Amino acid sequence: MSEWKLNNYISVDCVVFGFDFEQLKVLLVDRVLKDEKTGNELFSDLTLTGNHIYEHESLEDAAARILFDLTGLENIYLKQFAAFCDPDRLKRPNDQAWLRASGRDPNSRIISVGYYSLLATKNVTLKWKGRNVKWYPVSEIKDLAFDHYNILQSALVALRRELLYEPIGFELLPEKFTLSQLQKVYEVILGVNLDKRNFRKKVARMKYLIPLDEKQKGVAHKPARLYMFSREVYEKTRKEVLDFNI
Amino acid sequence: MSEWKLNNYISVDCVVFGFDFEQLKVLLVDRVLKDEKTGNELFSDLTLTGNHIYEHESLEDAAARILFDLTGLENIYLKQFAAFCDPDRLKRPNDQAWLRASGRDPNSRIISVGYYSLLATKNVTLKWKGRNVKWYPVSEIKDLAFDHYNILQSALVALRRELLYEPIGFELLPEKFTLSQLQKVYEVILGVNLDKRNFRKKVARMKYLIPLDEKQKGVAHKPARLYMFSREVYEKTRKEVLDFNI
DNA sequence: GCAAAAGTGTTACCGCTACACCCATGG
DNA sequence: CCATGGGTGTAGCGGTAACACTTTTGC
Repeated sequence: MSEWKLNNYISVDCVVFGFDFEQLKVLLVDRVLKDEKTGNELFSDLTLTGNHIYEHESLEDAAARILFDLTGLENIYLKQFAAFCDPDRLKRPNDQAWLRASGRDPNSRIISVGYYSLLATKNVTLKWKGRNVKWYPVSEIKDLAFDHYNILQSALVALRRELLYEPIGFELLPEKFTLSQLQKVYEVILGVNLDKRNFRKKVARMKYLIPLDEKQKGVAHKPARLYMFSREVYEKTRKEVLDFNI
Repeated sequence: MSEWKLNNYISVDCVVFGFDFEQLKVLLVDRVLKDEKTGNELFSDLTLTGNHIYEHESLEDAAARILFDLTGLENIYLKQFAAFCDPDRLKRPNDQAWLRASGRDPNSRIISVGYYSLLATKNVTLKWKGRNVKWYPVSEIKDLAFDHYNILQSALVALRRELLYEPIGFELLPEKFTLSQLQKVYEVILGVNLDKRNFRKKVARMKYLIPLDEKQKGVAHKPARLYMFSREVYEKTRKEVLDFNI
């Protein structure tokens, strides 16, 4: 067993969420299968970004590697949310053809562990193995290759829940952000409208959201104050939630 | 690939939590390795309950099967909480010896998906493949075989979080239970003391906790009213939580 | 009758909700 | 000067936290 050999049975799929101050987006890759002889396109659809793990590699390392190969970024927010191993998850005709064409056993049982990650789409340059990677609005996605639509929906549920209980909204924004941008993150992902004044009162209680002596520039309206997240303050002031529902 | 063959690379570990009205417990199995020639015991320790999946079987089905084989019970609360696949997770000397002795490749990469389940220890009869299965208090567990201590801690974190946000406490109790028993579930798992009157006020708001015209019997104090959970009422009256932290 | 747990109400405080107007900037 | 989003305060309500005594049963 070479350490630098890919494991045939264990893969990681990354649901890379991005935010452009307007919509929640996700990174998807074109999958185009062409007829070996004629070169005609047999089908074209979209997949999440993912890969098999190396024999020496942890799941988390594999997810971070995929993210790095895609974006060149490190230390991105990354969270395991579920494992997918349904016996039929790769059995649709297109998927079977794709596996055969890429020299893999279409009958082998492959488990995929799902990670989602959060980043601001701004200033991210995408490339991946010469394949076509693009941001797609989550709300417009109808179906994906393999069981990736299922994985995406599952990631969304996990993200919403995490967003309700942990301070992660700013992971979808640049390092310095405005409160309106942060509010929009919550509105888009939770699918609600929030009151600006109440939202700001809440932020004011969260001491780890630090107001900077710095303002937006070049906007055609009153420039907003910038904030940043302080993990140090967060770690010091976090207290356990105890407001449970029975 | 026979459908009834165990998959060599994918396993499921069940963290079976139980509650005896006093403590949170977990089901563990003796693992005893004896010298092939002399019959002397080489070591003895404890593992979670788990098994490889069958080639035709989903992860959830495998977890339910393990639970059924252990307890004879079906429709037990069961929740996937994480996947474990660290390259070194089976590399400790005892684990390597165990794998070799049971005819498995000690170097193969095995992923394990963790499920936790909740039940009342009362009236559960345990048996498993002739091996010794017992309830152990979670608070007294120091180490386990393989990476099972890690898996257990991870299950605990997931359980606490779930208990805060979803009505699952009664899954650790008999069908009919008293409010003091339910309160004790929360106190033990969350590690807090709760005020009896405030707890009951909260329960009163949860319409899916139905008071019965039935009381405890044979207790040496004022007998308590029994309650049960109504999933039907819960589904109808649930509303989305929106009390997020930023 | 005594030990043990069941059951019950009030007050103070805090956070949530709802709601409308003026301000600073770019074009 | 106009369009655009930034930024601010108050009042009512509902849930949380703190707190002590009486009741019912088995033995």
